[in-house]
Amino acid sequence: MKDRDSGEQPATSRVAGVAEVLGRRIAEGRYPPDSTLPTEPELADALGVGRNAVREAVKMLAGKGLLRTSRRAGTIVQPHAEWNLLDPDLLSWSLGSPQARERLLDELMDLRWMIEPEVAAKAARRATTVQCLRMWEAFEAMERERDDPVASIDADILFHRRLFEAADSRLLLSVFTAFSVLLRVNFATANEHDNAFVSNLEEHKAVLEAVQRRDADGAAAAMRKLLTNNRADIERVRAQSRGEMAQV
Amino acid sequence: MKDRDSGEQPATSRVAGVAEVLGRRIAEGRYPPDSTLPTEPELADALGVGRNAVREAVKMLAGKGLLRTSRRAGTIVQPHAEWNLLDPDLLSWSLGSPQARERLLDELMDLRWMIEPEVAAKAARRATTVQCLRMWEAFEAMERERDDPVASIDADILFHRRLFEAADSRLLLSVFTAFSVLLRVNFATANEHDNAFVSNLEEHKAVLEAVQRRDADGAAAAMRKLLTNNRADIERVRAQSRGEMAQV
DNA sequence: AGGCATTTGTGCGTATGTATT
DNA sequence: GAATACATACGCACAAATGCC
Repeated sequence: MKDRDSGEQPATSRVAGVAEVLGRRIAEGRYPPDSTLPTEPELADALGVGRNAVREAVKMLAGKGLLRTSRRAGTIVQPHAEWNLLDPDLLSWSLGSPQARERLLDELMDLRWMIEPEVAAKAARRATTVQCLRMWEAFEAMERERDDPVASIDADILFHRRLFEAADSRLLLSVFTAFSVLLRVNFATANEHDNAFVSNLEEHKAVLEAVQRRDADGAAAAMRKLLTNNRADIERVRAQSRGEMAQV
Repeated sequence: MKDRDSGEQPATSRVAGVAEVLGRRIAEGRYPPDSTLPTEPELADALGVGRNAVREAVKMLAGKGLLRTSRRAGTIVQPHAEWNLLDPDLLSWSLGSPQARERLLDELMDLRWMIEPEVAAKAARRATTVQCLRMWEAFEAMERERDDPVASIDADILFHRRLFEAADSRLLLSVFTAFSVLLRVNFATANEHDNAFVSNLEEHKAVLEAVQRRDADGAAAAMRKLLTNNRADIERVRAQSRGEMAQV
């Protein structure tokens, strides 16, 4: 959404657009914590929408912990600690600045190391046959779409999601959906490294086979191997891009 | 907030109240997924508020993934998969039904086992002296308030939060705030077991000391011990309450 | 300490889009 | 396929509260 729309029909709803604009500005620090936003009428005018749209967008952001409103004082940006970073919207808005992006990817990696091996083990213990089937479907999609960057990443994410579903925990599944947007960036980065996807496929297959033979420890180990290689790919790509930066 | 307020001043803001009422109803299944809510004027009338309050509350809930609005079709409840269960508000609304409560506590336990030992290790590696001090403060509050059920639990939660803060990951901190509402229920249950709190204090102290001497493995081990005993306390309380149920 | 300017809160009338008939 | 009814989307006007002078 532009700062001022000029007659084009809204592909997305108005409040969603306003929420995204404000959310991005807050995430990138243009409105820093403890500062007050422009007044609602000002924002409405600046964005070319009615005040109600602004109010509803503000309420959405307040629900995500980004804002707090009080009379007379205005709309105040909350400190970072109050933000619900596990909200997919907020997460995607936060990926704007490159340094925040890099840091979030590191933190994602830590979180994956804590959770995914255990999830694989859990899946090995509890997966139903139909859940195994669904995971094989996702794996086959990864193989089939290996040359399409977007589709292969979609399939990859779907694979991990199915694994979480097999672990049979709504809480864990919510954690996954929260960081799946980060996962997409992670995969996109890792796949810049050539040949990464081939070994990646092997590792996914190993996890899946361990799950199917109900080998919890084996599934966890296979997942750790997958994560190790993923981390290595990321490191390699980063080193490479830093090298290119230095050349220029 | 009652279904109809009768003149008392709003302790909480109006839209927050409406959002909570609707959120609870959705969480407890009174408005099941794919069903449509009553129309905005109906809701506004039924709740004794203006349409704008309803609209802003709906936008809040939509931001949490519970609702989707479209013209003419009305306000539709999203399927569970779309819900952002890691939102603290939604989590607390979901604790209404006892079976959901028990299941969420089990899932919380699994998640803690995956995350907290690693967080303790991370804290041991990265905690600054002032962060250590903050953790000691929280620990001392636990000791001081050991006879006050509410205050001791607050201090306990604060202790764990400070540990997460020391681990220095915004992502992990968000995970913590998400499940801290579950943690409260967990602690409240565990403390029904007499004498639980005494050993609990010892275990917290052990974690803290390991962190302070930068012993990552020791901190993780101490945290695992803490979690083991916490799980045992929960099990004991559950067995006890089931026994009482059987007696009656 | 008290009035006042300013900002969010609240409620309703109108516009717009969409599924149904 | 076009008219129509219905529900959300939108914008304005007024109320209330609260920080500042």
